[in-house]
Amino acid sequence: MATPRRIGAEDSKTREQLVDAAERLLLRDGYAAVSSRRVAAEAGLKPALVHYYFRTMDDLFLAVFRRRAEQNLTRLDRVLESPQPLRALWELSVEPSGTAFTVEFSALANHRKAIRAEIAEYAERFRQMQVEALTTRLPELGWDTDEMPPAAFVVLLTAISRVLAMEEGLGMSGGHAETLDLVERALTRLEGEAPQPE
Amino acid sequence: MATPRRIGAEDSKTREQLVDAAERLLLRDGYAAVSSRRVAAEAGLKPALVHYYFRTMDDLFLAVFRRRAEQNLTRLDRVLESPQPLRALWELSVEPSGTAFTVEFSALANHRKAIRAEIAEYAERFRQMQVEALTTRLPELGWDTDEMPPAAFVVLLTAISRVLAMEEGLGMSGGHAETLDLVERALTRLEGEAPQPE
DNA sequence: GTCTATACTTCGATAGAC
DNA sequence: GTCTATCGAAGTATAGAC
Repeated sequence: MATPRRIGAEDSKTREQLVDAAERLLLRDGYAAVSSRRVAAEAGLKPALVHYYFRTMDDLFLAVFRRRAEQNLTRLDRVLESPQPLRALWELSVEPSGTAFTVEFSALANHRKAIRAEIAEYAERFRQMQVEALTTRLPELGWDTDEMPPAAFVVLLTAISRVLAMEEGLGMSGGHAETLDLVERALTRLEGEAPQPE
Repeated sequence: MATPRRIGAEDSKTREQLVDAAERLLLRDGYAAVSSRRVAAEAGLKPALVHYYFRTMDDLFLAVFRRRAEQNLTRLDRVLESPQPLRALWELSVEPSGTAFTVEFSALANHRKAIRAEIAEYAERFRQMQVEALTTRLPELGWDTDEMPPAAFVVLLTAISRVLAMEEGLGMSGGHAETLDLVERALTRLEGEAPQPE
C-alpha cells in the first residue's frame, strides 16, 4: 500500500496564498528561485504547509501554471469577441507578465518533463482558438490569406510580441521601434485606428 | 587585502573540458542543472577543479556564454558574406542548439543580474551586424524598405526562428508548416531557390 | 594542477505533536 | 490545518596535502 499522506483541500485560502507567492517568485526571480522554503516565506507561512498542500514541488508548479492558463484562455475568449479583435489580441500578447510567464515555463519544461506535456497541450489549444477566430475574421477584413494563412498570421503575431518582450526584459531595444511601427501600420490597415483615450 | 586565491590559466585544457561539460548540461537539462558537482561529473573530473578554474558559478556561466557568443559572431560574419546571405542567415537562426542557448540564458538573466548586461550587449551587437548588412543588401534585392525597414526585417526573422524552435522543443507544431512556407516563399522571391543538394 | 576533506547553506520531503 | 523538528541529499566554496 502507498502512504496515505494527507493533502489539503483545493479550495483552501492558504493554498491560494501559496500559489500566489510561487507565481510572484517565478516572475520576479525565475523558476530556480521557487523553493518550498522561499515560497512559504513569501507567503508569510511555514515551509511544511507547502508540502501539506502540494505533494511535490512539481505539483505546485503545475498549480501555478494551470491557474494562469485558465485565466489566459478566458481572456482570449473575450478578446476575440471584441470590436477590434486583432488589436485586442496584440495588446494581450505584448503584456510583459504573460511573456515572462511563458518564457519561465518553457525553460522549466526543459528539465521537468512532467510539466512539458501540459504546457504543450495548453499552448496548442491557445493557438487553435486564435486560428479559428482569424479564419473567419481575416477574409472579412480583406486580408490575402493565400499570401499569409491565418495560422501563419497567429504564429507571427505571437513570435513578434514574445521576442520583443523577452528582449525588453533583457534591456535591449535595437529594431523594436521599427517593428512596433510595422505592426501598428498592419493593424491600422486591417481594423483602422486604435480608439483614442478620452 | 583580498584573499589571494589561486585561479587556473585561461588556456588550460581542463578548463575547456569544464566549459564543454557545462554547455552540454545547459542545453540538455537547463541552467538549473548546471551545478559544480554535476559539471565535474559530466567532465569526468573532481568537483574542486570547478572552483579552481572559476571563482564562482557565475564565472563559469559567463565563460560558457562568451565562448558561444564569439563563435556566433564569427559565424554571422561568414554568413552575411555568403552568396545568399538571407537564406544563410535564416539557416543559422533556426539551429535548435543556438535557440536553446538563447532561451536558457534569457531565463538565467532573470535572476543572475551580473550576467544580464553581458547578454544584452552581445545581443545588440549581433543584431546591429545584421541590420548593417541588410541595409545595403535589401534594396539591391528590390525589397521595399519603406514598408519594412532592415531593422524590422531582422527582428522578424529572429522572432520567427526563435519561437518556432522554442515551440518545437516543447513538442508543439500548430501553424509551423504555414509559417515555414511563408518564410520560404519570401526567401525565394528575394534570393531565388535554395541550392539543391547533389 | 589535482586531490581529499570539510564547513556551511539550502533543498525536498516527512513524522508526529498540537 | 498548522506547527516543530528532523533526515538525507545536494549545493557553493575553501583549505591544505600531494
